[in-house]
Amino acid sequence: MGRSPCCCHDAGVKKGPWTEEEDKALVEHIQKRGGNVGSWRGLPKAAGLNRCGKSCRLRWTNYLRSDIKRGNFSEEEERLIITLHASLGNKWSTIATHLEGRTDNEIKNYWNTHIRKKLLRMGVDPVTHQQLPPDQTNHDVNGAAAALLPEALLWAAAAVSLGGLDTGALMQAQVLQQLLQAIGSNNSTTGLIANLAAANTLLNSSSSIVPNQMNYLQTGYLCNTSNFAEQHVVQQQLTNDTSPGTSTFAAAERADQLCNTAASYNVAPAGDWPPAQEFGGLLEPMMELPGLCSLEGDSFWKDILEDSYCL
DNA sequence: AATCGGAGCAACCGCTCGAGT
DNA sequence: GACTCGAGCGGTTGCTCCGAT
Repeated sequence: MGRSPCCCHDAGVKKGPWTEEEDKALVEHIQKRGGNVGSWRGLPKAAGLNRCGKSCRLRWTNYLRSDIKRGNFSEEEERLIITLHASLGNKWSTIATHLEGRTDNEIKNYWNTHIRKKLLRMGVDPVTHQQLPPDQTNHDVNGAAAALLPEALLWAAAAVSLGGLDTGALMQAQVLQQLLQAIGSNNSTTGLIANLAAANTLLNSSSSIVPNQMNYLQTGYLCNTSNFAEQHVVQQQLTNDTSPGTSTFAAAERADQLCNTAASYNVAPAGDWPPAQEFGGLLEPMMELPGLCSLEGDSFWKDILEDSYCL
């Protein structure tokens, strides 16, 4: 013989928002038992509540428990959720076990109302964490993002330059050129994506010789990596490879800021971008970096940058 | 001041899985 | 082994709040 049916379908069982009295009765009952709930099914009767056991469990686990953290999600928590979601999918309860004081329901709501939209704005599929195809990407024109990207690239280039040009310089230049062509291109979005894809291919084929700083272009720039969740890992790698106070770090950090800001905007098709700032004007603040010689003195870099910029 | 629409969130619904009979 | 139920989980709904018009 099986068990008796659940109370959830009983007529007269109260539904809807909980009152203060009900909350109090539930908390007092559970505290009286030393936090040991026992059977949720039998709880409502024992606690004097006209509620379904299921409803009581939900109210307790999602709202009344003392260890629940309140308030906004921190950046760190948001990052963790994205990373975990990339590997676990919609396993909200499993994700919740990695965030102290957060419930699965809260994380699920936060994902659906904040993170999901944010990823879509950035052209990232929130389900697969892959870059969305061009025709599904949000193409709202946003001049601010366009204005930031060239400068971000130059700062990133400065970081690369300061990190050393001994090996893979040619490869770096090619990648950079692809990226700058992507930005400067007056073609359709398809052209932009094609250029970025070419840059990606170069990066992927040259991981052994291109310095970590070069990954930077890939990680922050337009969120063009195949997996969004991996980006912060590489960014941290970059941060670990440099120290605060060094010129490389300063350049990389500036590029980071700009890329992050740009990535938070909707990226417009290249044809809609406003005229770019003068190359010289962008280059000027980088000349202040101690130890930077390549961008200024090395015509190799300067030529590439200028040529690409004029495309 | 009133109305409308969107965002955020608490709560419900329905399904799955494991355990009891 | 078959059946039934409880607990837990993810998806969805509907209420409330708030800003825009």
